[in-house]
Amino acid sequence: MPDGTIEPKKGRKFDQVLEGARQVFLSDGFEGASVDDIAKAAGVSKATLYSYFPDKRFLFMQVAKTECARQADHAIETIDMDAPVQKVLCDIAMEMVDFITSQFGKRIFRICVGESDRFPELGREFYESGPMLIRNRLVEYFQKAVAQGELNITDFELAAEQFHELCKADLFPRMVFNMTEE
Amino acid sequence: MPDGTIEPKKGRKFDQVLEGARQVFLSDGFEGASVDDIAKAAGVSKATLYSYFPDKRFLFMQVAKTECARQADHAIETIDMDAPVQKVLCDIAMEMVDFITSQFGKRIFRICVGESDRFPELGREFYESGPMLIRNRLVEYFQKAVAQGELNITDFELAAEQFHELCKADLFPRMVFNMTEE
DNA sequence: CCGTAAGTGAACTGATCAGTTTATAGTGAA
DNA sequence: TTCACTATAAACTGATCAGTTCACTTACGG
Repeated sequence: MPDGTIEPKKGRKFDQVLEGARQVFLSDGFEGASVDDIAKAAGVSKATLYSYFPDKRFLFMQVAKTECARQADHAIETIDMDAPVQKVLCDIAMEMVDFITSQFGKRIFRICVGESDRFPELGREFYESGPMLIRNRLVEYFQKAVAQGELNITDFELAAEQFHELCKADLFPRMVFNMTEE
Repeated sequence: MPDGTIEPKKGRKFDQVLEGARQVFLSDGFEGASVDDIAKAAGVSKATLYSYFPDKRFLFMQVAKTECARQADHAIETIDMDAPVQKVLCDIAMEMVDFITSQFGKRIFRICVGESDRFPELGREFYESGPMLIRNRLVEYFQKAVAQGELNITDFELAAEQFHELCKADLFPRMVFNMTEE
């Protein structure tokens, strides 16, 4: 082997499959994406794909969780939690708006909402691997700010939810309404 | 004909089809519902169904709009707009929460969100035939209340959106999260 | 250079489903 | 009765798609 990099023990083309799946799922949705298309996009045979992932759902969950965790990490790293309260809250709001309006944010949200009747773990796992991390951060931050006398909050969880909802106020209907261009 | 009721000019079984479609769509979603099932539930042949509606999408839109308008009318009729501000806002909030947590509300929301990529008119028409009516009412009410010095609002549309979003604060994630029983 | 494991492509299975067609039957009015 | 309309059941078309199988090829480590 030319270089000393350790292949993820999963097999040579694991990441390739994941990346192809990401592309196709994000552009066609879950039901809309065909496994043949994914295999083609990944530059991999269908048999190979199925040697890594037991079925389409599992593959999708993997994609959603991976991508979601990435996004959440980015948000958490970006924000300077020691700035003045007003700035911190503003930054968090901006990060949320960015996510909600992003291609990925919109797609994954649609897929999770739309598919979660026939595919209940999906919604849960999606929530846990992304939004919930942010929410927890927000709760922590609120607690710290209250302890320092900078904010006045009694129900931290509710406050975090409300903050999140208010960030969406003007955006959300436009998403369902479908009037904003991609 | 035993009784003198006037059938809607569309044909004898029009409403029957609509009702069957309502049941099946609401319980299986759009993609999940098969036209055969709908015909069966409606007690009608598939050919008859297709003589009323050009295709599955159109049928679904009809169902969604009908049901949505019904719900919105109910909400508007129920609320006494002349009660004290606090009571009116409370009533509206209750009505919103009821809708969001209702079987129908959850289902139709999921379907609209999930399907609106491949089916963009759907989201728009849904929004216009339901949520937008409520929103407009809310804006009207805000304007009246401000004129009477009972509220202080500058951006009425934004206020209406924010009010709506705040009603969902604690509920919404649980819907995606999928932890509340039906 | 040989053996093993990973990968390939293409055909195949079995199933679902939207929408059409056909031959047939009931129904109401003239 | 007869005409026109509405409805029906069932078969059919044409398409899609998840997941499997198989005969074959690469690539790599020892």
